[in-house]
Amino acid sequence: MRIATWNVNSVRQRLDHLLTWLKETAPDIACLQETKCMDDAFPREAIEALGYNVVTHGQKTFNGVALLSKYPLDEATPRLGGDDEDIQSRFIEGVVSLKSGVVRVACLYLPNGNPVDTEKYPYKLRWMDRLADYARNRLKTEEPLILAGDFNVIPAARDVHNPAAWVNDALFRPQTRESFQRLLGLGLTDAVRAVSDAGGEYTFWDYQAGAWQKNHGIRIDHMLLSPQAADRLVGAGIDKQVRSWEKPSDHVPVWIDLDLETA
DNA sequence: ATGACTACTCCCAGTAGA
Repeated sequence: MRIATWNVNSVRQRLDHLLTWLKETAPDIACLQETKCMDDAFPREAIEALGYNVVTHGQKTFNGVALLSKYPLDEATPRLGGDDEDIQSRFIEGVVSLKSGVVRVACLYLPNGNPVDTEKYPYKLRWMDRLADYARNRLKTEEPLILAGDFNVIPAARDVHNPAAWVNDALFRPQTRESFQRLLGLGLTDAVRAVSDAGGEYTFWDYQAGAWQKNHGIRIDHMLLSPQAADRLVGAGIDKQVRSWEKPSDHVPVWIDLDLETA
């Protein structure tokens, strides 16, 4: 089965691209971020018409996440635990049942954290700690678990074209990378890194200054797998071509193929 | 280069993204 993640940068602005991509690549489960609309404004009918169940956790103007699944969702739970005061729509978890057992998918939009001298950076670090708490608890179940989304973390120097220019940025500063490594240290596998050691495997190119044309990208969209999911990993990739479409999102989809019995 | 784009919003100049 194929599971994918994509920060669409407005689902309504990107609906044509989303439908084209769903038809071309046919993911069984897709995680979307930055949908940027309330739940009742989400274009669910057009997506349901392609055979998907749709659950959303939206917000006006900013953030917003959604899960699309060809299989019924046994559970669909919005919000990351650990802070009842946090009202930003950045997380939704879904569970599907297959012949081989359950698969749990967490769709997340981790805070950007810039500028780092404002409250935004500590909020990002706290959010990462909450995500680690979530992962630690879920890993105890020893089930296939996938954390998929826009992590707003550049894991290593090979994941950015000019690392020196990013060292003080919230996406790449040492504290951010260390927190991401602690997440991996819980026993999660970075799917793209499990299939390739190559540098330049980018998932985001800024709209400005010809970043796409110059290939000045960064790798910040990730799929992290529990051991039970990693054992079934047969492929992973980045749908880079989507960035060359007309009026694209600044992010492109990332996907994995898992060898799981579905029927 | 206090830039550059894109999308959003009590509709249009300010905010946010990364």
